[in-house]
Amino acid sequence: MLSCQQLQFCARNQTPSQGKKLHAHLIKSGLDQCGTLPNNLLDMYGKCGLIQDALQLFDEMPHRDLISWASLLTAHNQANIPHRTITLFPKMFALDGLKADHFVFACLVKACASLGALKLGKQVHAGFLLSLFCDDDVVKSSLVDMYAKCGLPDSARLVFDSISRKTSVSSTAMISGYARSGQKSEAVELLRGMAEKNLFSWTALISGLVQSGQWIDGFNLFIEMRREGVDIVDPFILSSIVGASANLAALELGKQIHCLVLSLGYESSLFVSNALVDMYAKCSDILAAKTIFDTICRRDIVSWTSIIVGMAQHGQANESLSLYDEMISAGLKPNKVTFVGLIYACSHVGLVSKGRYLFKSMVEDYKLSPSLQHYTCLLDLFSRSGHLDEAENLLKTMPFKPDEAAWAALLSACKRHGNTQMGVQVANHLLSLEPKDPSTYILLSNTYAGASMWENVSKVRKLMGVMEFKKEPGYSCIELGKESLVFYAGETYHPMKDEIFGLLKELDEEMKRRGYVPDTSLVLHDMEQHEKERQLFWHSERLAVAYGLLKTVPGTVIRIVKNLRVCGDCHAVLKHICSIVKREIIVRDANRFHHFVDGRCSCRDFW
DNA sequence: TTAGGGTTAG
Repeated sequence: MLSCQQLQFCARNQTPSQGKKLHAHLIKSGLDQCGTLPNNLLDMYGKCGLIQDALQLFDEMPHRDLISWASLLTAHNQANIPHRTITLFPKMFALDGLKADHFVFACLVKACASLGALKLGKQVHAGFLLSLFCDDDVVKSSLVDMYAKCGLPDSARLVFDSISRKTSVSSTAMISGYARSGQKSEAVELLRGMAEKNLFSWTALISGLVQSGQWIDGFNLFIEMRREGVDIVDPFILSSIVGASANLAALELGKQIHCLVLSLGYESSLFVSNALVDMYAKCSDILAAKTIFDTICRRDIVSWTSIIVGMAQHGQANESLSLYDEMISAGLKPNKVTFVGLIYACSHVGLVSKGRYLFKSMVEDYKLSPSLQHYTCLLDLFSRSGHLDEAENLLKTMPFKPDEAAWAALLSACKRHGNTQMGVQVANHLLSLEPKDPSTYILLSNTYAGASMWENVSKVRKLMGVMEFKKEPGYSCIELGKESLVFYAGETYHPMKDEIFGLLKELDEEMKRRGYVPDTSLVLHDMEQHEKERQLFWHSERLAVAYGLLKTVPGTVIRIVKNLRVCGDCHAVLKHICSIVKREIIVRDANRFHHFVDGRCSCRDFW
């Protein structure tokens, strides 16, 4: 006969077969004759993720106590079905006349935290305060986590302050709450005050900062953690820090972290390799992303979605769509994110019916309800391919209120496909929405100019003047080995200014010989023509490209990261430059990737 | 028996 210790061994090693034998034996000899063993067995089933076996045993038990119920509820939390934990709980009183103890409270709070169910969580909190267990620190600790996960760090703090003996667990939950809601200094202060900082607390801090977009802070703290000599004994923090390099589009940094992953031996962690696929795609090295993807043994939906979306963003739509077919053949079920990538891919190559089919398939075959992003992608698909009536119809009938970007996409399509009448209607509507994006104003001005509506043109131009003050300064970043350089728009003061100017001038002359005419309609200022051209000449992406051409080995790819969208004139210029210098130039702008090769761009001039 | 940290879109 197995002992309680042996069952614990089964649970720890995820080897339930011995336990199952015991189950059979217990049924034979009568479950009421076995003391606490049925509860131990229940616990083991839960820890091994065998929820059906746990439920079966539970139903067979003639005497169920608080421990049986706590074990069963915990098993549901562990099996990642917290909604079942919640629905099961009322049966505790209904079937066995039992009320929640501190173990059950902790379990319910955890379920609410996983579900992000704040209202329910507050009810459980109230029940806990009115119970005999209202001083229990473990339940309080789980409440801190619940409020933190629901985005209420102040509520979490109130509970945290009421804990009499704070542990690293409660502090970590609080740190995570602060960091995820962007309260860096509070999170850091708490971590520094901890008697025993461990990998968990560092991970909570750094991952939280990365999630709230404070990537550089996340990196600096990671460096501090390494300096303190904290052992990285599991890969959690690595997937976060890989994610930070992805968001910074910092390829060299990402490569260094990849090396660290390899040296620590975590390359086979699925979370880490998925993050690496995304990182290489976001850092514009889609080939490296595909290489990592190919080495993953057990790909999950995140691995497939990352590469599908990556390929789509890099303009490799057909590759993206065939990866989807492969994924379905491999037996995986797509999720909402997968479909964003797929419809995006279709819009890149004008596969209208395929995109329509995928949208329908998402709803009908996979029962996924489309979000605003799915509608935006579909709208983009219709607009790009000139199905303007369908685009307008979608915009008016979709169950979301279309935003400025959605209306602007339609307007841009009207202009591109020469539909002035619809263009003016859309422009009038867009203007009434008081748009925020400067490029919307350019679009509006051009539309009214195309329709000879000069009064409206001057009205838009006036508004543009006001907008100019609010515009975020444009900059482009280029990485060359360990050096990373940022160029702002306007004349540069870089020590290599003269060389940069000389090269751009030379390229400008060659471009003009090839038929390039500067498109000054994109310059917002009211100034002379030659001054407008001068403005364009000093756009940050051109400075960065010129610097890249001067400093890199011929034949290598030039990678630029830009904070704003590439302007139409620079887009035309970069197409010329890549063909003149015979180099591939990859620009990641605020919206998408542009691969400039042989005088063409992967975005097919629509962005 | 109960509590803390990780990946994918825009």
